[in-house]
Amino acid sequence: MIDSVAIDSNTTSNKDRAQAAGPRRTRRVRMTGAERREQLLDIGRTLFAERGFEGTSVEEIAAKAGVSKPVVYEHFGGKEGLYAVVVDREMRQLLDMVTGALTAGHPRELLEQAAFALLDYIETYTDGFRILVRDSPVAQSTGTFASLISDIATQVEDILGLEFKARGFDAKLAPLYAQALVGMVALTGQWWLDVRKPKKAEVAAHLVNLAWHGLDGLEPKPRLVGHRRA
Amino acid sequence: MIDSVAIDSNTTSNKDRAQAAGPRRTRRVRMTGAERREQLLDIGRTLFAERGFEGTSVEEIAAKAGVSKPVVYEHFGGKEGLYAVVVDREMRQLLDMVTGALTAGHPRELLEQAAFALLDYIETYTDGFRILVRDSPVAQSTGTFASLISDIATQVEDILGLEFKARGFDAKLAPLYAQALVGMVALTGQWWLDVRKPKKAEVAAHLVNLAWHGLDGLEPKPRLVGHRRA
DNA sequence: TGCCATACTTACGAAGCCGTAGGTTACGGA
DNA sequence: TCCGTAACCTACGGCTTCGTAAGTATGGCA
Repeated sequence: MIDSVAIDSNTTSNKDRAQAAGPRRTRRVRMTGAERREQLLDIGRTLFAERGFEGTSVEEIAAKAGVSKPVVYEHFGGKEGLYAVVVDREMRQLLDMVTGALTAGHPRELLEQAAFALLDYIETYTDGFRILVRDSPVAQSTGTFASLISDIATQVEDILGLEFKARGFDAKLAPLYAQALVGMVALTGQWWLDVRKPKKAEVAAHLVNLAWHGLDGLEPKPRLVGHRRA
Repeated sequence: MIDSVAIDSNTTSNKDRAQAAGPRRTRRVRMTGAERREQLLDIGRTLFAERGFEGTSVEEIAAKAGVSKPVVYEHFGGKEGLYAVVVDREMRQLLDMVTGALTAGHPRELLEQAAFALLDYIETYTDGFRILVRDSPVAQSTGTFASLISDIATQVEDILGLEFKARGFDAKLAPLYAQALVGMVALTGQWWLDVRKPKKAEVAAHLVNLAWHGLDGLEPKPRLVGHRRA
């Protein structure tokens, strides 16, 4: 069941070599090592996102790339190898974005920026997010979303911890609140992935509204105070 | 690689028939249809929880139950059949508990009760929760946690919707806030599953604290106002 | 005591998938 | 134009797993 044909081109920068009007049938595409590698990563990401790790076969990936299995093994040593690279890149991307958003400012601004960053990631790297949300090969100990989320939550923890101390609250509770905040944004993001109803910035504004004022003191029309760069 | 031996007994109510001191080696256990069925469901739940659907083989389930594969096929028609029953039961359980908690009271009490109910479910039916959190066989359209979460979120939506109208807010935003609240509790629950640090009731109190007052107006020592029944 | 339904087995067939051994083609420089 | 190297292929071996066909034991009941 091969459902897609050779040239799938995402990373096709100089695919022009494969002339559309070759000498009769579609000339075989011969990429450079790096090109093929990137293409396989793209395809792998897509497939892993929609069928999960176990549900995706190496043959399928190869077929969709228009090559045969050994090519995949050549580049990544196997399915797990490819998967690892995909996940690693996505984790880096997400972490960079969120960390970048959590650098400076008043706590409320940080919250805003982080929420926005996460939604931004979800929107831009949807497949990646889907993969991170799913579970990894065998154990889920490390490399899973749970642990990634924890990484992010840890950063939030630090911020909250300071704030708590300043206010005289029990700092030991920071992790709980951090988790709650991250969870709120993450699951809302997942929901938003299907709905796409309010715009990204608006969603972020409402999340901040809820997290900051609580149901008791909700503002009718919340706005993001910070200035978006993107 | 069979790692466990025959009599694993969860649903062992009248297992006494299988005398420990039989005529030489462990006499074979012969259950009634209903008994075996329940046992297989128990074992299936456990295995699915720790290895996921694809990672669990029918043979493994059968082996752990001390029977051979065809028995499983006899009862459930296949792996998917068994899985479906397990998931269905868990969803019912969770939904019942949460729905029961969302029946009457002031919004804030509802929030409290619902949060507590979810944590309660997670604590009592940990394996079930793990299964619901994972993803189902093929598509994730229906039967997944996402959809279950949506079911719950829908109920929260109704409550919020009323409240919003009463306060003159845009009721179209109720889904977003519902999702955020449910997400907050759900992911915190998942985190709590590993940590178990503060007690259930305390976690619930803090979640309510956050959801109700927001970071801005957090109370240092929140308490649940409602009276727990369980 | 002997029958028969029900619980349970052993033994395969077929399929899918991972991973590899060994051979083939094309590109680009000398 | 020739050659080496990088890119790629065909063809298996081996393993796991699903699912089924056909037969065996066991225990209650006439």
